[in-house]
Amino acid sequence: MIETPIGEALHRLLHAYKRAMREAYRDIGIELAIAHIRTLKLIHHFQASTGAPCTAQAIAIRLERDKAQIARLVKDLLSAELIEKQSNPDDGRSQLLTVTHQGETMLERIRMAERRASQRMAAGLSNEELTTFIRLGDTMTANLGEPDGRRQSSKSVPQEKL
Amino acid sequence: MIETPIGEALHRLLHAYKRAMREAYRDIGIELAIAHIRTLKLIHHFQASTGAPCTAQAIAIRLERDKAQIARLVKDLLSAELIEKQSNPDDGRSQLLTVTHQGETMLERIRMAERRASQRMAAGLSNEELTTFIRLGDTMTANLGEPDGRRQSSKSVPQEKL
DNA sequence: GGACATAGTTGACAAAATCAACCATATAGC
DNA sequence: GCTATATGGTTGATTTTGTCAACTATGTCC
Repeated sequence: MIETPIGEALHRLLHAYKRAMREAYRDIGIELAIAHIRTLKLIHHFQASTGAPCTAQAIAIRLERDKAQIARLVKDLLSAELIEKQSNPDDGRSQLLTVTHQGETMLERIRMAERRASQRMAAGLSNEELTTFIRLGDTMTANLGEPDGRRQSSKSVPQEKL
Repeated sequence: MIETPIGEALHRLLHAYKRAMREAYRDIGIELAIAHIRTLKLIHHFQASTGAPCTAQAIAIRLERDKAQIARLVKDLLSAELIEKQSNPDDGRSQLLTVTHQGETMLERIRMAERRASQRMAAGLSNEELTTFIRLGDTMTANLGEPDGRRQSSKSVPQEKL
């Protein structure tokens, strides 16, 4: 048995990471919460990689978050004018999201902060190790994702509490 | 440049992991939140590895959490009678925490749930890969921890917001 | 047209994190 | 011993995140 301190390690890392990022962003004067930044990045990334603009739905799936939460993140980004939405000509229900010029500028700043933070984080690790780390992480995520309970507000079982 | 999807990967994994754990615990009928479980485990682990019972302070440091939060977690565990506290003979301010018999039983059940979940998570990965993963994760955590802002409610700079 | 699925929004609420203030005890310097 | 300051712990207030459920509007299938 491995005694599984994976969870522990994971939690600590994620926490440290969030803190570091928060600091890094703050140092550069970025006033967005991490979730907003992630969303903005994703919209950009989606746009860049698929060519087509992003829908809220796509974000929800990619980020594995409740769509309610996405709606709020998007709303904030819209009101900060970092992204724009336009109705999808192919589907009247959905909105296409695109990063504005301001958004691009923000992304540049974000990248700068991240470069710093990730250099700090990756200190002493080889590129290969980092790649491995990501690969393993993704594999585990996939492993956990597959099996049972389908994501995305799936009529799930009521939460119990202490 | 590595394009750093580390953050992404990390977030998704952590999220998937929490969800999986929640499910696993629920399946076994454990009604504790993840944070409580982590705390209970830590108290036990501390006790086992150092011989001495654990203080709230030690938990806060190890879990890298605000002490206020720890106080609440501990309070819950106490009222669930999974742990007990007794005043520290060496220091009138602090309380020593020990796992009760009930707590031990709970830990057993927790381990069972975890064994399942981590088997699921680790599917297809070698033991070596897992070890590597943890090692890399810990290294990164350490890297992030060291540098600047000392932890633990350190008179920190006011948070900005959107 | 009707039944049903999907995109997105919103309200309500639960859970987690953070901050600041506070009490009691410790410790150090005098 | 007395004072100043640090530390362990608790609590209240507030913010941020995450989750559920209901609802609107549109799309799809038959």
